[in-house]
Amino acid sequence: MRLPEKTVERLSVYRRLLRLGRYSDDACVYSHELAAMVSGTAAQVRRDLMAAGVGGHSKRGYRVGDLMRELGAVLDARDGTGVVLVGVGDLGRAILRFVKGCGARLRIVAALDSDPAKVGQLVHGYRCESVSDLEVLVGVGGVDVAIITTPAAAAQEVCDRLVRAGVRGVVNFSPTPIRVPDGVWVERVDLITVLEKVACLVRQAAAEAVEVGA
Amino acid sequence: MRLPEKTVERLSVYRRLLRLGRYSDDACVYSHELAAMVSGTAAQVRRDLMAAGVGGHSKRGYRVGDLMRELGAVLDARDGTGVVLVGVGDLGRAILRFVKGCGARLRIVAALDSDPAKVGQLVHGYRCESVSDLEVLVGVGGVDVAIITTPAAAAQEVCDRLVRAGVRGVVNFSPTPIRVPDGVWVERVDLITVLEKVACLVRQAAAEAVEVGA
DNA sequence: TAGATTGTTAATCGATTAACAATC
DNA sequence: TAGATTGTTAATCGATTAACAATC
Repeated sequence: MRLPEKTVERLSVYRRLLRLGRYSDDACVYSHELAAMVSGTAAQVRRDLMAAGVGGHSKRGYRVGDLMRELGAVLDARDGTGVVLVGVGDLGRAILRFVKGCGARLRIVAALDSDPAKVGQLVHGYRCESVSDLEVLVGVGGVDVAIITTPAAAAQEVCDRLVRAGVRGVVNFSPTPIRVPDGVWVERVDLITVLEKVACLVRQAAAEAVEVGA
Repeated sequence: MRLPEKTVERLSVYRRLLRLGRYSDDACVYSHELAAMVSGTAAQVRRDLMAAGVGGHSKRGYRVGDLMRELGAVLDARDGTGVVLVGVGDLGRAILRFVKGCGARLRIVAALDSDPAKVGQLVHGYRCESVSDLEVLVGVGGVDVAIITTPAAAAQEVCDRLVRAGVRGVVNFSPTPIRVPDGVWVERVDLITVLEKVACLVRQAAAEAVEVGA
């Protein structure tokens, strides 16, 4: 009973929307209501929730309390997930702030940087540590997931060290792809590619509209 | 001859890697070399390049000069793509820096914020303008794409105004989904979801390993 | 020639959508 | 009951991978 990638993504979004909605535990939502919130289909929502093991009621829909409990059981580790962030630039700071505010069960165990001037500073409540202590901090902190927000040049080496230290999941925000051994999950978030993609697809759509119009 | 989404994404990555590699125009690369760089397959690279209209040579591979020219023809607008960014926080600043440094043909036409204290400040070389001038700046700047880095509460309203002003593509970094009319392309980048997803999938993989081992 | 690579088709895989019986 | 919703199966869609003839 392994959940598909895309389903996990959507479960995370459903949960966040329900939190934002401040429903009572006894409130109920219909699959088509959740679908409307994410611009998806009701069938997909029902499928996702079934995969997560949440049952609904033929007439009343899904109970929010049940939803939150089951989504938590699927998405969260019992003691939260230990996370380390490497690279405390603008982007690193932005992510620290997001994680702090989102209510997810993610424990930032350390924020690391190679710049001695940054080490010791407080960033959104987290103390910036030296990247030379990476192995120790990952080891003692029970860290499973790392966030790489370093410049491209440092990304691969930092990643190699993280993996050797025991990290099993990596979110790579650096502008270059990184390689990892089997058994390590990498998710790449490429800001430039997202922008170029949207720009390109918008142009394609516009070009098509002209063709059709002609 | 509309390119698949995923192909466009990878074309953007190939180009960036080739730029980073500082090849001469006459240098050649094989599909399996590009594949290794992105941890993909050679067949997929060939497919992508075929879709982009780049031809290779049975023995020498693909000429970098040809690649760069054709990838540019597919990905770039002739005069660059006008972009506006709304929300000059940590994340907005990070993105402005990325765009500035990446060499993509993206023109930041304006960086907007609702905070009067920020208006007038220079951020990575861009002057921060007031969000109340959104319509004017989008209109005169030839803006096609918008980046939303506002808090969740402001995202939908800002998006509505952008779309009314003529924006056809949106990259939404705010922690909430936004709705747009048909004909507008939205790409959502959800930092929390990416983290929760990696955390969840890593745990699933670990649980499976235990099962198999048992 | 022999060997490696491209271009392209067919097979596979995964995810989404449509449809509908079962339920309340 | 009638009508709306869930749970689930079948059909569709899109993307990836495998395979191989054509080329150099």
